[in-house]
Amino acid sequence: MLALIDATGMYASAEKVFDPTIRNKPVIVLSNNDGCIVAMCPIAKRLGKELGISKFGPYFQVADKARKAGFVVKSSNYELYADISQRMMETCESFGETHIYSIDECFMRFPDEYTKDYLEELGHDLRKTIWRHVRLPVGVGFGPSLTLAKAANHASKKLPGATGVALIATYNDRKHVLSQMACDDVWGVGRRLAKRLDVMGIKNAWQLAEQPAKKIRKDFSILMENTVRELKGEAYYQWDTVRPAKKEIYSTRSFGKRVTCNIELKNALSGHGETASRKMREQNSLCAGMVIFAASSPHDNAPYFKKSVYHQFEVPTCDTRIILGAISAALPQLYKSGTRYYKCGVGLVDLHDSQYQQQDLFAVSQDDPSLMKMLDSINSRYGRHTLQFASRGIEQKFDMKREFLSKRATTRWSDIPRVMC
DNA sequence: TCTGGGGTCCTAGGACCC
DNA sequence: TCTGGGGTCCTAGGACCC
Repeated sequence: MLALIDATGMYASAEKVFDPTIRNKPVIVLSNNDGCIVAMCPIAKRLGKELGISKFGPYFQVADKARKAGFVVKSSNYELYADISQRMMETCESFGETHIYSIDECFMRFPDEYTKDYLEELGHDLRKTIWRHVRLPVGVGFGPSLTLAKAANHASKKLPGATGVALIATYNDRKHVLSQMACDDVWGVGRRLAKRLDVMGIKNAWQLAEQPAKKIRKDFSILMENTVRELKGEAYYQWDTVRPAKKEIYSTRSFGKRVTCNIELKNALSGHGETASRKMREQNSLCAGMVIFAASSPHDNAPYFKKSVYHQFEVPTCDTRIILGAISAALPQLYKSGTRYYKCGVGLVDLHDSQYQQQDLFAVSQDDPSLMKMLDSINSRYGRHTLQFASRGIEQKFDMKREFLSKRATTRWSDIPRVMC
């Protein structure tokens, strides 16, 4: 039996952990550069529904409304969320085998001998313990496949009479939960696909689960086919304590303010090149191709500009120097004087295992693995920017706009909460 | 004053090669 | 006289997730 434990409105709930004064207020958290709303606590969700404030909407459009309604607004405080997340995951680990899926979700696996009643009790125990240890509200869902565990998790919060714990063990459980679940609430089905399903007469998750998998593959894609199999109770997605290696690694970001200068564009792209290479080395991969792109904003009052360049490496590489060299070479194709750049990024694609052998006998790798290893170990020990490449620029100009940042209560001595006596 | 996230995987289609 | 395949690489964009 598999389970999914996830925090409710993770970022917003995490903001409340060290600040009990906002615990009973509607809290929302903004994305990088304070652009969009990315998290809402349950109180904010309820209130937001009446006011038309919802997740992923641009913040500036609702800022006035939110202020008047007494919303507490926070910028993303990733340092804090990462620590809160770690505490949550550690608590889960004390209950059994875990697989961390994202910052606020973890899958767990329990022996088949556990009875329904016992699992249910265990779920409540998990919730209580996480609240006691971390002050984070979570939902717990059990199911025979990852997708069904997700569905049960959804039911644990959304179904009438929900208690924070739900279980799909029998055919009837499955039917009960899925028939009350919209297609776009199924893991892997978004708004667009749900619309197409609707046209075909498939109105809820139970009807989707009843479709022949082969037919769904023909009408949609292999991903949808997998989803249908999982909904039927076949554990199609494997339990993986080790994350499968990524096939592509991107680093992209919008600028705090528009960029018009080619040096700044180069600095930003180089920074992305560094970040993506570091992540690639973390998973022991080499890349054979790279996508470099830069774009203006589609919302600006000017012709939209977007350009991407594909670079193929002679020999697959994981050496930051080679990657930055290719970025420099691509710059003239990306930079157009007068363009107000809004966003740029680098993607390392066509990733291979580091053992990957090159077919071309005449091309020799220029990588210096020991140099990269040294670089990574120094930066890992002393902080990410201890050693960096000059092409990224000397000043750190691309700091995010974070106007509503809370204290870094877990990562800065000066921000540690004080208890007044 | 100005403001619209970031990451990954998949697929359709065009260009090109033999 | 008229017609014609299959593979690879790249681009662009769709779709999903959190």
